[in-house]
Amino acid sequence: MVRARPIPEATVGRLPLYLRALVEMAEEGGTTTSSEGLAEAAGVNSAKVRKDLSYLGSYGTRGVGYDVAYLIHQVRRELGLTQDWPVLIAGVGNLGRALADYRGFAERGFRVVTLVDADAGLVGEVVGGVEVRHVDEMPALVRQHGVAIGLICTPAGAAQEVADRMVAAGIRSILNFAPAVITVPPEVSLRKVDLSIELQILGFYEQRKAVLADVKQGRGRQLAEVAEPAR
Amino acid sequence: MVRARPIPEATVGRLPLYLRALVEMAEEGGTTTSSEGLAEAAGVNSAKVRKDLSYLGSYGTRGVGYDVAYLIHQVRRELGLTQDWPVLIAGVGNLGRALADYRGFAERGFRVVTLVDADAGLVGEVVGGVEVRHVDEMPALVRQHGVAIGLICTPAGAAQEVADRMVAAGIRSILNFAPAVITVPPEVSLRKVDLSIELQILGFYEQRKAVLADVKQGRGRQLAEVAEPAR
DNA sequence: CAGTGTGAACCTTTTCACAGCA
DNA sequence: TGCTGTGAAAAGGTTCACACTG
Repeated sequence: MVRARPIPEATVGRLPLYLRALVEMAEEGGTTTSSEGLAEAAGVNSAKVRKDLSYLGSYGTRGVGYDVAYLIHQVRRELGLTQDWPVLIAGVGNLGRALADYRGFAERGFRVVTLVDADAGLVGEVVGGVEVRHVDEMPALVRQHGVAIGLICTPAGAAQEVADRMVAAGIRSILNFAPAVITVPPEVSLRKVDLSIELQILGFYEQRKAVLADVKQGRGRQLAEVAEPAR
Repeated sequence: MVRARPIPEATVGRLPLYLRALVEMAEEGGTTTSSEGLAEAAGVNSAKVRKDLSYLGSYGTRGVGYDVAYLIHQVRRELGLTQDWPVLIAGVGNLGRALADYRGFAERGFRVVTLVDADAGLVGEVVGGVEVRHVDEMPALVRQHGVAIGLICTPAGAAQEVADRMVAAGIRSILNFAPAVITVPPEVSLRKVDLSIELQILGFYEQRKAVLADVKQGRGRQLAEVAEPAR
């Protein structure tokens, strides 16, 4: 029986950070690094780096550190970046266009091979070197290009339907940029990026700062008003 | 002494989801909801909803549920969305343009009031109804518009310098879209959105699926190769 | 002897399960 | 009676600190 090693989700989320930092090091001619050095370059702490990397295996050398090129290879392999991933983008609005053109995807092996939209007026237009096709053609396009990952860049109202069509067409990983909750069968991976959520979180802390500043100046507005009793 | 209630970060991150779900309910004429109903609409489970909302206060009615309009108000207030936040975008490339035009920001009170770029050739162009200005003018623009939040949409190489300029100009909350680690003083809030990281995480799980499928078919390639000893 | 790899302690978050209230 | 609000338990993630090794 094969034991699948349980790499924690949190670790998986940081591997791309390490990879980016390592690639930068390699480009600047670095050949080895310590957990300390990698931690700084990736914006985390060194204990986390060591623990995370230990889930992949024992790739460091005690007293020395990690070999940059070798570690790049291991992280790439773990993330599945030794192969190209054909990507489909549904929804050719502002965001879809920006993503179709985004260099960062191609650099990491994610090739945008198809764009689809429900608007027949957009069909035929070329964006980022790829021709826009009608969403009805999705099944054929997915088969033809071997699409593995679909990005949803449609308005919120269309997101669920597009997701359903993606699943029906055989796509098993979806990244949703539309501000809507969508559901997919359990065998399909789903992640989301909500641009305005991050902004709202910043707003929360920004407001908190303003309130705290007020309190310090003896004006205990908001917080006092809503403060809970001692528990 | 004013006791600042400690709302967990994880909860803060979900408040925008609840808010979006609640606003949708209100638009469809809903007046009350249960933790169960809100959970489904927000894509989480009901225990989480109840615990999260309990950090804000006791806004539900036992045996009944939550009043949608009232809860919207409370969540908005908590997130600081009862006021407008003037936003500056640095870097008018594909992504900067898409964000300058993004309806989802304006809908939630985040108004893009200024665009800046280092390329003098872009200065004067109007994007999303706002004129592009030169990055050197940032301090004056921040003062003039009362900018609270800055978005970095520059290439990775320029991100740290732009962040430094934002801080110097008085911006205290930064959302970084550039694929680079940047550092800011502790009093400045910093969050990041890395578009390609989510894709890489999907790649990881997609690969994992392929490997598991192979194993089931008796071809134990990758996993067996790298599996760790029993501990 | 510098720096990895890792148990153990600690902290945060999630989930459970039910008392308590409208 | 039905659903909230919340202690308590469980799970997950982070940090500490040091044994171990090249």
